[in-house]
Amino acid sequence: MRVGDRRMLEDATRYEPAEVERRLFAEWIEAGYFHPEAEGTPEENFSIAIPPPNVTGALHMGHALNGSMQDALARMSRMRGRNTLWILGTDHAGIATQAVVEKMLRAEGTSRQELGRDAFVERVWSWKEEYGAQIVEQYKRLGASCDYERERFTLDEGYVKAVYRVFKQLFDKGYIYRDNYMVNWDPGTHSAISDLEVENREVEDVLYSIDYPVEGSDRVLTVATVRPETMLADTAVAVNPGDERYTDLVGEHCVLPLVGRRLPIIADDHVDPEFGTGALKITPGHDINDFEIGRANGLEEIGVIGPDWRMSEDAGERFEGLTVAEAREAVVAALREEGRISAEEPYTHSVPFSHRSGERIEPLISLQWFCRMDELAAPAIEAVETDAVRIVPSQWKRVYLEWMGEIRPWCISRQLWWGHRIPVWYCDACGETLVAEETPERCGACGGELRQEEDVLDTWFSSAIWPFATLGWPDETPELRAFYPTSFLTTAREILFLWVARMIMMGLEFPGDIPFRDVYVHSVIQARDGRRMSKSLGTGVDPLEEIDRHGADALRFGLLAMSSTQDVRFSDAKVQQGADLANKLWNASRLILLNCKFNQDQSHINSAQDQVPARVESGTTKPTPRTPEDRWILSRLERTIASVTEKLEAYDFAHAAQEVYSFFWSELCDWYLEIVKPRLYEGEEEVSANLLWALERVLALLHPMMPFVTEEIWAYHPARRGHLTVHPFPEPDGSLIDAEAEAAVDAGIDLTRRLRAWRDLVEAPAATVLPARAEGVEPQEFVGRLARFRFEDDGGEPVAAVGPVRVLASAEIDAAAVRARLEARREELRSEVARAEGKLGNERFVANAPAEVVAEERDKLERYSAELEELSE
RNA sequence: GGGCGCGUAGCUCAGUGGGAGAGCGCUCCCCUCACACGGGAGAGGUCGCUGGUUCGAGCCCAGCCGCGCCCACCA
Repeated sequence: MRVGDRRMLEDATRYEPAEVERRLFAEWIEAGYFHPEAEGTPEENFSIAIPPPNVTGALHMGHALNGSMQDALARMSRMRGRNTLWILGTDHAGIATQAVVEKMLRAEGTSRQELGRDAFVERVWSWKEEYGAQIVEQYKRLGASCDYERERFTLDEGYVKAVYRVFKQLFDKGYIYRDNYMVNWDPGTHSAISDLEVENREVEDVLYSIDYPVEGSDRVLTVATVRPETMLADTAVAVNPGDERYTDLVGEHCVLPLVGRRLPIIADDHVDPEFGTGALKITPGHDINDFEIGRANGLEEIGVIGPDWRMSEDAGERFEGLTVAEAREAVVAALREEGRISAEEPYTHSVPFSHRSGERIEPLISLQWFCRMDELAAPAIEAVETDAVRIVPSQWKRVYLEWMGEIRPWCISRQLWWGHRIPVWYCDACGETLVAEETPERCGACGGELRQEEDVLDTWFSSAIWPFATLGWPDETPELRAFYPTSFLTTAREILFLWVARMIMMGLEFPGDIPFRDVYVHSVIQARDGRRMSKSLGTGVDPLEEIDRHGADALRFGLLAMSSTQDVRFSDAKVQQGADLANKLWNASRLILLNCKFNQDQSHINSAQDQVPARVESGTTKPTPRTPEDRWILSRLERTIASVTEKLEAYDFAHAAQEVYSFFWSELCDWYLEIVKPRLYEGEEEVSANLLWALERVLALLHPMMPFVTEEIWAYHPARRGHLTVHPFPEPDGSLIDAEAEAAVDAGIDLTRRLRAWRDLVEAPAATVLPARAEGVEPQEFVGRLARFRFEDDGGEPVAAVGPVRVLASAEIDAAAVRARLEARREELRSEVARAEGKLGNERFVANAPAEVVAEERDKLERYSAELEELSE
């Protein structure tokens, strides 16, 4: 069956997303809607740089939420006629990707070491070519309107050029330097990692108390440690300067058991006199805290643990070559033998672990590359302080500023093979170090052979330049001119520092402008049971399965509706709500499109494929509604458009989704369509015009959130001139706002509801039309029809009053039920009257409350009293 | 240790000073010619606890109890 074929509308009572979504996505891509020309200015245009998913990644719920939000904004902006670019690409994800390929190699019985660096990197590339595109295909399933023709990769040629340019310039400015420094060594990946890649976990250890004899005395200093093996690297013992127990010992020495090294006893404020004995062993080589104390006091730095997670030569013959765990046992045994251990107790504390490998971090001093951050941070702080970059919700602004204020040097080197190899060359002949953007031939100083640095850069180093490197920087490309700074970034708060802060710093430093105007920090979707969604816990919900089951529109709607500024549990019900909405849209559209009378030329309906990819105007003309209900629905529609638009612009996706849902379902379907059905079946042109106009505007309004079903329905709309994707987004039209009509119809709806409720209470048969008489003003036509009442001027005795309506006696009504109902209503009214009287009887309320609140209360009292009087016998 | 946030209907969540809401679930009625993934009508909350401010508090303030998250070098 062809698209736009009326038989489809006539026959299909259910909307089936699967076939529709694949077909429409192909049409959009074919038309090139998502591939804008690089024209205009960043102010006029709209652009988003996608948070690049890892090449190893599969679409997870975070991507799906993030993508739904970005796509809603991108599509809205595109429909508004702005030149819109959503930059897509993937991240080479150093550690993750290397780990995946290494795992494959192990399965093949080989290893990266066996292959050698070049062959290994080759191997990762071929893995990337084969599997790396997976996640991009998955974004398409979601309906993401990214520019797939401009896809980037953090290791593609141009990108590497940008990375090297950045490195060189930061080096030349003196920000990047090489130093022996304490780093978080990850024994799992055999690499240094940054502070931000470390997570602390509660662990139960044994706290050993070890006695260090004081030289030339029979006193001992007892120190406590959970890592006895590191005592081999101790170079001091510290006490608090104010601790009177030890004042006389400061300046003296201890003798390190097992080793015999003389340790100076020093005073340092870091030592807490309350903890343990108040004496702290200082191991500058293996503890971050001690490292700093050591540097401050000029202590020797000894390393007894090597990067291979074994004891080094400096640990002494007895322990050299042991693993750290073995060494711990051996050291404890040896100390015990010497009677040096005075206590052992279980001790729970938090310990750093590698976010990547899950291994316990080993603090080590090693030669690494660092980037000083202070100078880069200053303008990035100012940009957020002045709201040049707006962070919403605003509480994250403060979190950002506080962190930036305490920023520390960033360890940017990683001992991996997959990544941007650091663009530094060493000349062994003359000792020269060369930093260059392009591989140099020979040493500039002596002409000798050059050897490139082995380490690669932290993956986040390249991610930090994502918004401009993807646009072609450092070249002055048209893309850069048209789309930088980008407009919007949405992110999870966990990468606010890891990524967002660094992009702001790099953006200001290199292209010289903020990377994006607004940063929206979205909520985290937790598993259904409130735990974190995680693959290893098995708590993840697969977005692709949800798409298979309910359609991409349903998932998108569900995610937007459940999103919030606070974390929320994944809600199947919200996705189902989205699926139901898609189905409702389809069926309401069938009703309208199959029954509307229109005399326009329909020949264009099926010619979507012939349309040029341009903005298309509507063929519908604005109706001039006459009847109150027509004016009512169009007025409500315009209010909804204004409100939903406002919500989307404020990144309040949840309320935007809920509002358009309830307008469409409750007001348009439940009331308006039911009200106008007779007119529609009669083929009245006026109501047709109204409905087609309303349908078109609702579809356009909803398109950014639910692109597929709205586009599909649009294919059948007589006003169609091309795809909805490039149709103008509705602007609220104030001339259609009609408060009077709203009040009139709302009153009719209220009366209808009360009449229906009354019927139900007295258990009147559902199908029977009951006789009634109107007192005063005749109710609107639809009231009787929808509530199933027949209004007549004479007729029988009134048995009940429902508002201005007198229900007349008839065989179907149970007189006892009516009496009970009447009494219940009286009781309700009495309590309302009492409430209002109480309030108004309070002098202070009348004196202090705003006049309109008091007036409203008086009005209620009057109404309820009048009705009560009416009902009194 | 510091910071942020949460505790509202059975469930998941809205609701930043004037009479407690939505979706799902539940009960009753209806297969009425768009839709039973539907329509209609209902039941169901001392808004964590205790004080305070106010004519008026789910909403503001203080304290407490429970639960999350982020940051942090107490061995």
